[in-house]
Amino acid sequence: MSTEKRKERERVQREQLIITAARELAEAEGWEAVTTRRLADRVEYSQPVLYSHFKGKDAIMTAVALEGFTELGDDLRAARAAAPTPAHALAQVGSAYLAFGERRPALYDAMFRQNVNLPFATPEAPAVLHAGFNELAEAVAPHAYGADLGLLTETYWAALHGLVTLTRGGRLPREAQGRRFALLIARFTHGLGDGAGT
Amino acid sequence: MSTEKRKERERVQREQLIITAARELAEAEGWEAVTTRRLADRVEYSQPVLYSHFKGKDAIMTAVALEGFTELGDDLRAARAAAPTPAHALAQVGSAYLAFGERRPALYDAMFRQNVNLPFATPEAPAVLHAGFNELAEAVAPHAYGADLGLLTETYWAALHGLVTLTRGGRLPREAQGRRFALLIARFTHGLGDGAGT
DNA sequence: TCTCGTTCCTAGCAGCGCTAGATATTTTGT
DNA sequence: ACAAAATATCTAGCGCTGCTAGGAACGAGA
Repeated sequence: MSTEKRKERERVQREQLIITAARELAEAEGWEAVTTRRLADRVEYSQPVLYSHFKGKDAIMTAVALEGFTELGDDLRAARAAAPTPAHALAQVGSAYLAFGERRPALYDAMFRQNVNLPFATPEAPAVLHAGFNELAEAVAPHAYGADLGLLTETYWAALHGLVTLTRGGRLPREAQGRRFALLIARFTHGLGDGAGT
Repeated sequence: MSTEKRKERERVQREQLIITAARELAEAEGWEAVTTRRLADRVEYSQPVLYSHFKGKDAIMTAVALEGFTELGDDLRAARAAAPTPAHALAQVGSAYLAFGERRPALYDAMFRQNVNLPFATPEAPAVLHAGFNELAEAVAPHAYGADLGLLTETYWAALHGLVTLTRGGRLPREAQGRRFALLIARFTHGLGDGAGT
């Protein structure tokens, strides 16, 4: 009986439709504009349908965040691959991270600012999450000099995250971001970095 | 006619009462628990009274944030004063910053995470804000080595901010924060820092 | 074609930030 | 000391939020 398969297929499609609509709405007008009513309207279903797919609005944001992790991971991977030498990857990858934060603010918020109920620093964390972190770690590795690579990567990540969020929140002027990033790279590469701008 | 003076005095007192109540409620249960109704209840006035003091809930959060900036500034000042040498101030002040973020999460959120309508990186920013930043800058100064002090301070600040927010959001395990901080200090002091734990 | 099970929508709940209009209180002028 | 004016404060309500119960419409299988 292929009826059930068709139903399941349609269900998956609709779920993706919801996620995409939420993401587009968030990217266009910010998460505060994403209400269940507007979202339902956009997918041309009534509100309760959302709740047959997701436990609540948070779950929808989590689904969007997961897409974000995949894309960020891709960006970082591409940046590292494009680095002329492994030692330069740190700046390339960091720069890609900052660019992602600026280009996809809503996605970034869903991933790192909301109380998204995902396991993070554990083996149970989704694979895309590990993948992204590993890209960072590979870029950091040539500059670890015996330090714990995981912790050093986390520290570098925190610095990038701080730059993104403080700038986005109007606490730091955007115009000098490139120079701040160059300073950060210099500190993490014992002086050989040039920053590669942002 | 001292009537008006008395009224003005009472008004100021009540305003402070509102701010304190908001702060206590936020620190006890988080900002999402701070509703205008609960807040009005707590100060034993009706809702509209809040709006005769503040333009809206955001303005109340901003007032709380300003108190936070004062306290953080005090903490940083004390930490720097307690440093055995100027070179050690970086770790002391950074450690105090992280401690503040953990001890006063609601205050920290009001200051750095909400869209609080304050001028930040401009001369018009409130004095307490400059004061806090200057404490950081003074601690960073011995390690600038010709780099732009303002930008380097901002970069250090961003790293601290990233550590605070990622840890608070469950993205980084709290237990290793001390070691991450030690790594950060090492990168910003060209190897002479020990981190002073957190 | 009729029944059953699923799918989906209409309508509504409690709570949110915020405000208009009525009420109570205080101050002022006689 | 008392009425009028001015101020302070509250009650009630608006439009919105996330979320859900109950019924209506639909499709599948006999």
